Amino acid sequence: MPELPEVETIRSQLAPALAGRRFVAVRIDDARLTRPEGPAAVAAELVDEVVRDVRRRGKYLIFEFASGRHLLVHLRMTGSFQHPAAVRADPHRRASITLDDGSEVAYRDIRRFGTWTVLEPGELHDYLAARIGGEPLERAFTTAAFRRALAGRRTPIKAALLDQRAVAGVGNIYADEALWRARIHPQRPAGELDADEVSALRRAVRKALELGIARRGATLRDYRDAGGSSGRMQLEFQVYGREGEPCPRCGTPIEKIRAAGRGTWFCPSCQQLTPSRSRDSERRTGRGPGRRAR
DNA sequence: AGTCCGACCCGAACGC
DNA sequence: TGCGTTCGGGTCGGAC
Repeated sequence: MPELPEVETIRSQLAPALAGRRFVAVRIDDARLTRPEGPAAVAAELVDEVVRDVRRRGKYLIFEFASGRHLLVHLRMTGSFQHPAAVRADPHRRASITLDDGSEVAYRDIRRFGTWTVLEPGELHDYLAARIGGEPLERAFTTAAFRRALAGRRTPIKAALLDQRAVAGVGNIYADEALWRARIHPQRPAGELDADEVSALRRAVRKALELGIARRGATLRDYRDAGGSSGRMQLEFQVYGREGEPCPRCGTPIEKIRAAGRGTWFCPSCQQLTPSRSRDSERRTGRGPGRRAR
């Protein structure tokens, strides 16, 4: 599922290929993509726009035009771009853009959750501010800022991580990976994390996302980058999808629960709900929380 | 105000 | 084999 690392991977491919290019033709075949606007109207609006840059905020891909307008694309579950696009028919292709160098940019989306939104000059900032919080890889994402975002919240930390207003770009996969790195139980109330835990979680979120970017995203089923390649991050997941397998840190079998309505994987030994020396899991294994090598 | 949950989709995996 | 059912995932809007 495209989360921040997957979107960033696509952005990094599209930006150099599209910067300076003009959209000479735009075709949108799925009304869901642009609603409530009509697909033909949105396609017409995009013709003749010249790309200044392709940016990213959270999980949004942002095509910035010389006119000052922006096209915001959210890939949701299964959206993806290809450039240069293959000629062969693709039943899941929902839109295509012809550039002034003759190449095609294709948008495909199996489940059709993705969205395209055109914003007029000056609208971008408020649009994003209403929906997402800070960028986790920027300097402004400090422990103090993260603490403020979590303060007073009784919702489980897993839910808070998935809430894009607390921190932008983290989805189900990287949330589990980050919580494991920080040794924090997914159901801990967000506002009850102490300063050291928030600091550890901040570092863990960054590490998980940076590793995801370095591996060019994670491909579980559908994700491909703009060149059609799979990511490699799925080969290095520590907990996500690994129910019953040994924790890479302490060997305790990974457990799967439901948290924030999502499948959630964690190590019951390294990530304890109520830190204590006499937990059942410790008595069973004779281990303290997470110190042993694999 | 904060939190929860269903709706939106569709392919894959599962159960019988 | 084939059919029906369940699941998952990000975000929004409505309900509590």
